[in-house]
Amino acid sequence: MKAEWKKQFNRFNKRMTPCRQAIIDIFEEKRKHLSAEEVYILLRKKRRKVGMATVYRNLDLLSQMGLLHRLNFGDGKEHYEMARISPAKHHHHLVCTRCGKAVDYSELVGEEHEFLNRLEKKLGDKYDFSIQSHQIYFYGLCKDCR
Amino acid sequence: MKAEWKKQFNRFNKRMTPCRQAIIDIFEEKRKHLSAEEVYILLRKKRRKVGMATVYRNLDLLSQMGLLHRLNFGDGKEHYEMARISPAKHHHHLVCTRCGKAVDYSELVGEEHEFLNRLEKKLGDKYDFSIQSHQIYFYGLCKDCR
DNA sequence: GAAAATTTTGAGAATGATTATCAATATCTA
DNA sequence: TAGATATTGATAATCATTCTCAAAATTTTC
Ligand SMILES: [Mn+2]
Ligand SMILES: [Mn+2]
Ligand SMILES: [Zn+2]
Ligand SMILES: [Zn+2]
Repeated sequence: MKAEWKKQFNRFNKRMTPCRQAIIDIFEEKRKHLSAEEVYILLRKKRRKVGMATVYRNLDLLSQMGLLHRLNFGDGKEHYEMARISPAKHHHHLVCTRCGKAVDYSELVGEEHEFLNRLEKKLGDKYDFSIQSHQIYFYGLCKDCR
Repeated sequence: MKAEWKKQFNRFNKRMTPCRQAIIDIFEEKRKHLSAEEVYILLRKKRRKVGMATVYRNLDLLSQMGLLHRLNFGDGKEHYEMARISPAKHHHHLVCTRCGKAVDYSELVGEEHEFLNRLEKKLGDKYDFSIQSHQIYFYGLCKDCR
């Protein structure tokens, strides 16, 4: 995986810095959705001086490079998660509209993915879009908020 | 349709005010995605004094009441569109990650909806969620941004 | 390996969208 | 109509994110 990433950094003419490595490490360790603020706090435990701006810059970069997925759960801030490239562990989200909890699901991904691919092709052709990714969100109330 | 909405307002113990009516009119006339700012500007053409806060409050209320759908296209602000209750004209979105353009699509909605209903039931049971809605976003580059 | 060129970073200010406050108005209820 | 309740507009406040810019780190060139 390290190798894959190095390649990505080269492709983008970007340097793999200690700060960026640390951010990647955090996502590998935590394996969950993190906001910029949360990453910042975790990062400060590893390194003395970190600027909020650097966190935002790097989360943005890593997202553009495809190493992170940027998610919006409707709570006013962006969330990020590791893009599990290999093996491609595809999943989507169930979001509680009251408490904001976001749960991963990967049920029916096989069937889902087949369907979405078909749709993607159709839409790309019809609307002249080169589609690169998709997100599905189910909104509702979790059992604690019902 | 007016009747449906009146009912909704009663259910929520809310009043149908001139301001709210004007906002609904705007969405009926424009029939497209509008940000709070855009609604505010259009609203000022109809009524002298309007506060930004009132616009936000009402967009929020109308969304909770199910008359509007709140959409996030990743450009840092929320967008709203009329929820076409009857006939239920279901659609989702294709979003250009460069220019932010958002295109409606309703291809395969029949098949899609059947599939999503099945998935929704499965997920609701398994994760103990009462699912109320969903959104699908396809991200990519439109023809002008390629 | 040192100097020059390039990239990245941290600190803080600035921005922009959204929310909170609160007194004045409008609407509903009895 | 009086009293209760809901809504509004103006403004300030908040919060996430972006900008600015000089210092530090890294890479490239000689
Ligand atoms: Mn996830
Ligand atoms: Mn739409
Ligand atoms: Zn919840
Ligand atoms: Zn575009």
